[in-house]
Amino acid sequence: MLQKTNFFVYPNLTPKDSLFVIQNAVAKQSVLLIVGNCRVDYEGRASSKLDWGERLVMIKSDRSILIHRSTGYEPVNWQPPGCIIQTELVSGIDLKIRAIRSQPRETLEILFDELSLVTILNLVDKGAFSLYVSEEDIKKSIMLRPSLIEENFRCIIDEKMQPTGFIDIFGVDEEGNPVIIEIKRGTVRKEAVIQLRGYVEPLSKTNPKIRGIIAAPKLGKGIKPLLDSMNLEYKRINVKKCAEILKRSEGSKISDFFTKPKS
Amino acid sequence: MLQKTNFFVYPNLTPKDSLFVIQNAVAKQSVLLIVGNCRVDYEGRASSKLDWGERLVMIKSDRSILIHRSTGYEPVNWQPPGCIIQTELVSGIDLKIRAIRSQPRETLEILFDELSLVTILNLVDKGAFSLYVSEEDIKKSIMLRPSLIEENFRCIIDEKMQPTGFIDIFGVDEEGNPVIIEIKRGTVRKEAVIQLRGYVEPLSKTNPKIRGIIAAPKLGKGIKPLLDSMNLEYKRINVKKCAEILKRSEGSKISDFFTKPKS
DNA sequence: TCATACATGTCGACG
DNA sequence: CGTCGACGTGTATGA
Ligand SMILES: [Mg+2]
Ligand SMILES: [Mg+2]
Repeated sequence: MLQKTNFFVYPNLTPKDSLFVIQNAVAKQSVLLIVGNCRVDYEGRASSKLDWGERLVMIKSDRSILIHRSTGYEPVNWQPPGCIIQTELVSGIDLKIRAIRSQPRETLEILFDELSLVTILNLVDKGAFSLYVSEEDIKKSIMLRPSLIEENFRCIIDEKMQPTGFIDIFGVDEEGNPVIIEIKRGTVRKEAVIQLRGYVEPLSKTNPKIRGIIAAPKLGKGIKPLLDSMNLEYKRINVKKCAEILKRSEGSKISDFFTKPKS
Repeated sequence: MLQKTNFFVYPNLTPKDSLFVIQNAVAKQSVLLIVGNCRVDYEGRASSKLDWGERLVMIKSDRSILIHRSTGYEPVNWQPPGCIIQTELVSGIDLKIRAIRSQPRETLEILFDELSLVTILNLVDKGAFSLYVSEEDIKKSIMLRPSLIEENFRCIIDEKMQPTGFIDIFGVDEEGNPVIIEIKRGTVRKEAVIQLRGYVEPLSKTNPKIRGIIAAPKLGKGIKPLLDSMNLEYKRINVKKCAEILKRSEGSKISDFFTKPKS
């Protein structure tokens, strides 16, 4: 057993000896890595079985669990944060880890018959994470500079004035016509057009002059005719310009752009 | 340095010494775990910065990369499989790992100034993975037993007979009316209804007797009236019954239900 | 709790 | 290479 300030490595533990180590690590909210020969059963929204083989199991501070094989970005099995974790010795020789989630009800069972390597990590991490440009960022920059949509476009902030809750931006054009804007951070596909139509259509019955505009950096192939057929519009958005606009105004709400890990 | 048959553990490597170890592990398509103090920059569809802190970086056999903090099911930064990985010593003291993806063009840069623990894993894993019930499974069971939809319903297999490529099942009811079936493995939401309408509507212009049926285990709240208003139907599916039907007929195409890791 | 929409979604299939 | 739809999607948000 090697000990350093922030990690512990346990090669070739017996399942029996691993029990205390693992329970302790979970209780202390360490990050736990278990490498060994295992079998995995999942039951919930779907069901799955994974036959015996060597995998890397990660149990994180928030009790999220990821089971990784040697390939694939995505874990072969997993449990999102917050599940209940139980450990148990089976037949005196195997380690069973059970992780249960209640909503939706899902159970994950990992049975190890051999543990090559158990590692406990206490990660010190206060680093800020910032990401742009999200759809929310585009929205903010349009709010800050409505001319990104068109001259004399005005956003209506008051939520009481908004027709429904899912509209990205509601505003008024220079003629006073109501405008619904659907923002996409990537290429506009058919789905986005249908989504916008879903917002516009019910309102156009009471006000036929209502306009629907998709604001996005790129239009997919064949989308322009579709928009035309539904009498909807497209406004190209330069995401770099959005980043500029936000950067210039960041003094006020810099906290919006940074998040820290919860633990 | 500890050596076992299938893993190597390197505590407290200097960035300089880590270079060979890491390059070698990537070349040999091992699974590589790097724990240390790092900073991460990502640029691509979006851009992100992650300030200094301790994280676990996983480089898998297929050159997928995951950067995990102490919490969160999802990695804070990542690169999907197949990226190009470059390693470099910066200023003689820091380790830079760069992972580049070409489609879409995205770069991930990790800069380590301290490596607590480098682990190399050679996972032996031939275990089969099977999952059910997917939408595809429901489709197969309806094909095997069309009465799951209704008595005397018949599926039309011939793709040349199918109106468009995205329809889950195309068939004919006992009156000879064409039927389009949209399958959902979970709760039916508005989106699924709109999707089905998108398939049915263009065809109902030439044949007004065409029917659209959503086959799923559950109907969302408020979906029934929506279906009615669009003249679409709902057929409840018992997924356990689907599993039964497939299990009984599995002799023929058992290979469809199992996949093995690529490496 | 349920419904809705975003995501660097990822992944696979098809054209 | 782009488009489309499934996914145990996960995650945040609002009713
Ligand atoms: Mg929106
Ligand atoms: Mg479908």
